Amino acid sequence: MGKELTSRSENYSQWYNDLVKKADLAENSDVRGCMVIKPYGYSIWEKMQQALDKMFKETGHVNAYFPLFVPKSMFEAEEKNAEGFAKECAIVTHYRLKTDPNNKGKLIVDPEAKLEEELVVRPTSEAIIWSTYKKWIQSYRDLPLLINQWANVVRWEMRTRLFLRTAEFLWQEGHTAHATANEAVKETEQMLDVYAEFAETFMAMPVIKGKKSDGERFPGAIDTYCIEAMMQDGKALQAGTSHFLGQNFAKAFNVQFTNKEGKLELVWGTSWGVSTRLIGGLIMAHSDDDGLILPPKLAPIHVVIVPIFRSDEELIKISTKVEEIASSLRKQGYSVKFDNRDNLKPGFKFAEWELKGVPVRIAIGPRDLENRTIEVARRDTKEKQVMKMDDVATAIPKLLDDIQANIYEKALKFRSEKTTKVDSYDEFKKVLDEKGGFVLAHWDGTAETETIIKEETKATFRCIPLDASAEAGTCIYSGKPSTKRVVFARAY
RNA sequence: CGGGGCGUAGCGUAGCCCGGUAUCGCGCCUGGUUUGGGACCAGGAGGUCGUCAGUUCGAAUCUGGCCGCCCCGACCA
Repeated sequence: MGKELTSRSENYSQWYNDLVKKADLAENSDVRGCMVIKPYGYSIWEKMQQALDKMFKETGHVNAYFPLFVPKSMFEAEEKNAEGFAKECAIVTHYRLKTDPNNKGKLIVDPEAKLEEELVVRPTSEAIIWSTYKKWIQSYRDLPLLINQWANVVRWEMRTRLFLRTAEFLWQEGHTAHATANEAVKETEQMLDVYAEFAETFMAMPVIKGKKSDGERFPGAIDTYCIEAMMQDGKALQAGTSHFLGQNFAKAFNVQFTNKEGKLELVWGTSWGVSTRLIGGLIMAHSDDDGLILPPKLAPIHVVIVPIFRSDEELIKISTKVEEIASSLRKQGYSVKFDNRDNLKPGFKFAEWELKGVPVRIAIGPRDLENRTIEVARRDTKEKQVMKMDDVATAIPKLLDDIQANIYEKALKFRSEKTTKVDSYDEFKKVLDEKGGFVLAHWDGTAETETIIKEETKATFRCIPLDASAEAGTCIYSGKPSTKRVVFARAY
């Protein structure tokens, strides 16, 4: 029947898909390529939003909102960007329907209502935002302009996968303008750090900060930085990007400012974003065959309390106690769910909340009332312990911190075990096929080599790690000299 | 857009080869017994078999068109 998940080792993709659906996170919509994020899944996104938004504000950013539609001429102004996204754009060509004269009750697109200029549904908002910035920026005193937008974007993907790739997705995109290149570069790096910190401290997901190759760079950027995470099947997931745009968009949209010396200069730009894809990453980084494992810092429910009772009187007695416990935890800012449904057995509830990844479960029965104890189970290790009721208020917060730290450590350990240094192409292929994970190798830095390696091994260049130490070597493919090891992996 | 597969109740399916008005499980509703790791019994509701056409006395089943979905490629955060 429906509750058993496919095992991870059997078929990772199917396990992932099953899990997303059975844990009530999201489902495929009837609309082509689109996804419905269900309340439980969306509440994880809200948690992420809250944490990220706070970090953005702390680094001086403010939120704004720009239109969904981008006139085609505006879209094509920055050539590389337009070209890069051209193949996956949805376009509005008409603004009206009318009843079909030949087919009662049906509607057709009114040919009379053709737009003079087509509107592109934003795949990203650089174009519309920079055309607006032009109006906002005159003087160096208007800079830096540090704006973030929470929005949806549309990229017409051929093949979709819940959270990881859908035709429409939710994200945040930061767009900043600066007076100097140096300041913009600093901003790009700062936001990459923000993402890395978010991934590690909130998602408990270790990431490698790095720089993309020419081939994988954001269209229109000078440099693209990224954070790369490893999923439990050893594949890489690009979890966030931060771009140094140079003056490309300033040129395209003619965004200039008067500097202190009274001279006109083009501004320098950055953009950076993370999306609901992070939810996919969160799932694939931690969860097991019993379901989701959520880090306490992002779990919509921290503690679920399951009463064990035989009669209504028993339930009432237990409920009184539960309310005490729940309120003492809620006072400390934790979200507590009392699962007092009377049509389900405790065992069923245990399994269900495990599937949904609630970090801590408390069970209270008549036995506990007598002894003034509770049974506490942690989701990550599935360990159970009986503790004194009086200790709950102090023990649970500690336990949650423990879980947060533990799943990070576990993911970190997994990543280091699955990261391999290789020095020859044969070894490279062997590791990819037999072990998977990240492969650290010397690469000559050329697009040709990158493409051939991708074609032959399906592994893509992920990034040049920012903390890579200088090390003389030779490219595993071409034998040409190289100064650093870079990361290759099969990826999502 | 190429290659493969599928479309039957809210979900998962059997039936299709060999035509006779649809099977089973889960879920749902009612009543009862249960409840410390995915309960059980009894009764009940729920289906234009993706869609349109054709063949036929008769189509879930055969034929053709269309629509949609999934998997593998190409594309991608």
